[in-house]
Amino acid sequence: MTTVLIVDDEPQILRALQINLHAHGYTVVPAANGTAALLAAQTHPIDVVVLDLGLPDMDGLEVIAGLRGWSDVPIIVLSARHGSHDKVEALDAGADDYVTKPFGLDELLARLRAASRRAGTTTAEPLVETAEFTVDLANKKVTRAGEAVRMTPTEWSVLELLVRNPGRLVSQQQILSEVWGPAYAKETHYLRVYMAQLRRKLERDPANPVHLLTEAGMGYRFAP
Amino acid sequence: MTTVLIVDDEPQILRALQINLHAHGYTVVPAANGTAALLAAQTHPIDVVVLDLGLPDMDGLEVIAGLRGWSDVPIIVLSARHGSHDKVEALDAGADDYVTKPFGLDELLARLRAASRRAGTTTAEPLVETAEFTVDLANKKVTRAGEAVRMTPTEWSVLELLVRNPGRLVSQQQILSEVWGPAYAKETHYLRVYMAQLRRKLERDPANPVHLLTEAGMGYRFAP
DNA sequence: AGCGGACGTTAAGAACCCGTAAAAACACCC
DNA sequence: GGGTGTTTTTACGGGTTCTTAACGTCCGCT
Repeated sequence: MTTVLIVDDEPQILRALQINLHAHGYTVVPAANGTAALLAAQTHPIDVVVLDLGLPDMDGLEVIAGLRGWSDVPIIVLSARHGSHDKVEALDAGADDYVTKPFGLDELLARLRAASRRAGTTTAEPLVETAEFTVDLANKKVTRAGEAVRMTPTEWSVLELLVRNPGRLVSQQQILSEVWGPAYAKETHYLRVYMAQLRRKLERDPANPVHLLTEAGMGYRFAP
Repeated sequence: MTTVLIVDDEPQILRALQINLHAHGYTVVPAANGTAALLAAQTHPIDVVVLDLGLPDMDGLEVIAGLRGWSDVPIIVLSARHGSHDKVEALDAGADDYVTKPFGLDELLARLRAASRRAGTTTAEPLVETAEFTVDLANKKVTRAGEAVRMTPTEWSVLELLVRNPGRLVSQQQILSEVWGPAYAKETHYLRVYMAQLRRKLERDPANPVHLLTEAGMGYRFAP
């Protein structure tokens, strides 16, 4: 099952695409503006993005950049402009394909197939691996020695943040304010509890972690 | 390198932010009033704007409107008011984020990062290298001969400050007030202890440093 | 040479931070 | 409303880091 994120500010088009794509076997996640699109891309496992460049809240190119910051998901751009300049800009920004309005549904379906074929059914997903466990960011799944490891929502949020910044030191305040909210930036205590839980679930020797490292007084670091 | 336009009419705050943000790797363009801000935004390439609403010459909302007329640059608003009405007004006018005074530097830094991330301005932090060791500013990592070198928070703060000003002389007062706080500007003793530790960890011959140099009576200098 | 000031080195106690486990509070689902 | 799973508290032992102090060295000055 392929999931498509559709971003368009015109409700009729959004709805039309939603119905038609669903009829052709796609799961559809709709978004009416750039902010919602970026949010949806982080909360749903998306396989392809269909993006209208004319959005009310932010430039379409910014949406592309925002997605490309962490994901290699294929992006198909829709635009009313015929100019080749816009096309070049969008592709440079990281889009994979470009469709000019008006377009036929057949054309879009063909390009969707092409995009997901190019990406491979299970390849382009961000999958982070270590010697001990693997983290599937798209599907929010963690496996260890072939077995799926259950994560609570908070555990996943912390793990995801660390894994999305491999090798980088993530400060305690950053983790706390991203996971619990800015008001909790001082509750460093929570971190100790959850890091212990994560290590118990993921590390071979929880007392001597290899992948989830502590930098005393500064923060934590994920080592692939 | 990210360039931040700071707009505030209080000279102390302006200066404090200037120093602190510069120490954290931002290029700062200061402006003391709305007119100067709009002018500066047109003459410099700005990546993020930090705007105090209480300005002498014009309403902060007008500054937002003036910027939004031609630019999509992220705007972070500072305000002493806690009322949600002002907040809504500022965000409606086109601001991206809102910080209530008094605020911590950490919070502002986090919001700056978030703003530039949202805008897609991927701040590629530099990797500073010397013949003996390399400092990875983005990942807060120091390596020497392929091996990672552990740094304590204070050690890192001092090292980061020096490395961000390569070849430049950094005065003892500046280091002390940035790392320990303004109240410690006279405790030159701490510096001797920490410079010794840094040299022991990073210099081939700690007694004859090549990269972490002392300028007697003035301060310290990092030589790449 | 002797002296004073600034810097370097080292060590040790105090203060702070981290890991762990288990209990209490809470949320959610039937 | 009871039961399950999750989050938040609480407590404490053990480790790391910060601060302070004492002593050694270098250099310029008288």
